[in-house]
Amino acid sequence: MANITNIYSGTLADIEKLDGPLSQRVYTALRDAILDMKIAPGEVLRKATICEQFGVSRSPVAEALTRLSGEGLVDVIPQSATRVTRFSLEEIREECFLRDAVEVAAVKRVATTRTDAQLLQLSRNIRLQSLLVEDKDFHGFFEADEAFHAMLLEFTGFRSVAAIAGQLSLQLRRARVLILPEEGRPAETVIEHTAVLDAIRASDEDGAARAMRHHLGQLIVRIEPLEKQYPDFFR
Amino acid sequence: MANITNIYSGTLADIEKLDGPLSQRVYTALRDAILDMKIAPGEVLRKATICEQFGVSRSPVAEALTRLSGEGLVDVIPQSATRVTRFSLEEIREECFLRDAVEVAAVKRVATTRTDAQLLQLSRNIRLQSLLVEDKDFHGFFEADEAFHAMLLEFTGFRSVAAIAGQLSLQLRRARVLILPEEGRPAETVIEHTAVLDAIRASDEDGAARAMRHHLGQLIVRIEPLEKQYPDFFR
DNA sequence: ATATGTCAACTAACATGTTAGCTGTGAACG
DNA sequence: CGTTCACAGCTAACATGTTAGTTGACATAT
Repeated sequence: MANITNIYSGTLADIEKLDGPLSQRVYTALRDAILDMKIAPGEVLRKATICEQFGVSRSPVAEALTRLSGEGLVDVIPQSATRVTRFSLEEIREECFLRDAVEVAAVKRVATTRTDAQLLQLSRNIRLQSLLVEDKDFHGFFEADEAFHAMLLEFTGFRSVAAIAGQLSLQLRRARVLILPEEGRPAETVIEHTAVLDAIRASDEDGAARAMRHHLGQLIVRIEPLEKQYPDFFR
Repeated sequence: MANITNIYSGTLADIEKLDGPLSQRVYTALRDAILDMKIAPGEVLRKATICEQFGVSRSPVAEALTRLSGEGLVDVIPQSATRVTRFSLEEIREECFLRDAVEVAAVKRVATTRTDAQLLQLSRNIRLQSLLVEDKDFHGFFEADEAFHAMLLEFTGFRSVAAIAGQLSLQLRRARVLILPEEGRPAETVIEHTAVLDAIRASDEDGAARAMRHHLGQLIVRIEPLEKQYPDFFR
């Protein structure tokens, strides 16, 4: 590793705008920055620097970093440094496997239990996706995409399964930011989402599973080339 | 809430025996105690008390509790108290859903990729289970049971999928301690495990999936009556 | 020139002092 | 007798002082 480790100097969200305990605000601000790739993988996070930037003491920062470490978003090197975790293709493949397992199971269930109201909500979301793609609003599209998957998980009837499932593909979520601007991919995504919805509408359990599996399978194909494109982000 | 909150006074593991940072040791000791139901659900954990018991200051204890909170093993009531999370059937059903999704996917994969060495390891484990059931060594059986499932997850070829998957069914693991001594259940469990292994040995993907689904389905059936048996442990 | 040992500087980890928010008790009041 | 409101006591949350481990630079020896 020849190059000097760069030190974070970007813009963090203003924690004044959030509420709740300080540690929670610091956690949220850092988490969002990491997930949105505002802080690059491998970048060093210094407690003292973060304290200054937020104007808080070390305790809430320490707690925030502990939580981020638990989620695998930062690597703590004991007594030495804390840095934003680099991607690992091995780890991302694992997350893809888990995500596939969970979301395919979810979509199979939803295909048999879905209500008209849920179908409407899903189709509305997909129409929104189309509009956002036309407008080339990639950030908005990303959010609508996430909402589509979250809806499917919620419609399993398990209230918080979306939250838990979201936690186990955090690296994936982060990597997706990198492939977002890829030419034509958003439009393809909408088509794949539509295929999933059509199968659910037809109560076609296996068709929905196939459509979702195909859709999720596209992700790892797009992510793998990133290792060569952004070697610094991988380990 | 009429009854007085009981205060923990049981035996915790000696953190001297562990190594690594203090916070890590405290975390491990508390986690093990909670998972083994040595500390009852709903019981209050006082920082000051824990500090005395381990002979450490509040910092490592705070960090340990933060991590446990992130895993959902303790509930922190802001500015008030921290208590061991009570069970929620809703939440346990969610964990069953997720566990089923992941382990069924794993077993399907393993059925097509398994090596002779892996088959041997699995069958050895099942024979061990039989012996432990005969000896009525329930604790030993519990560990062998966990090892069986962990092996299947590892044999997917995803090195740490077992660790991640284990994290999302922590409440389940804890509840299983309660149903462990149920008459005849361990013997049934061995039979179900054997069915899974037989299907894997036959490279019968769907059969393995069915066997695993049936096996995991037994769990929620056993857990549901616990709400009446141990009302204090549920919320 | 290279390998190695020493040391200074920096960092997280830990200890402890201080603040603020919740909770239950009891007094004042309707 | 019931309701509300103030206050005391307790807790987690936060701030800050202290310790100890790691790292990398530099000098020294081979």
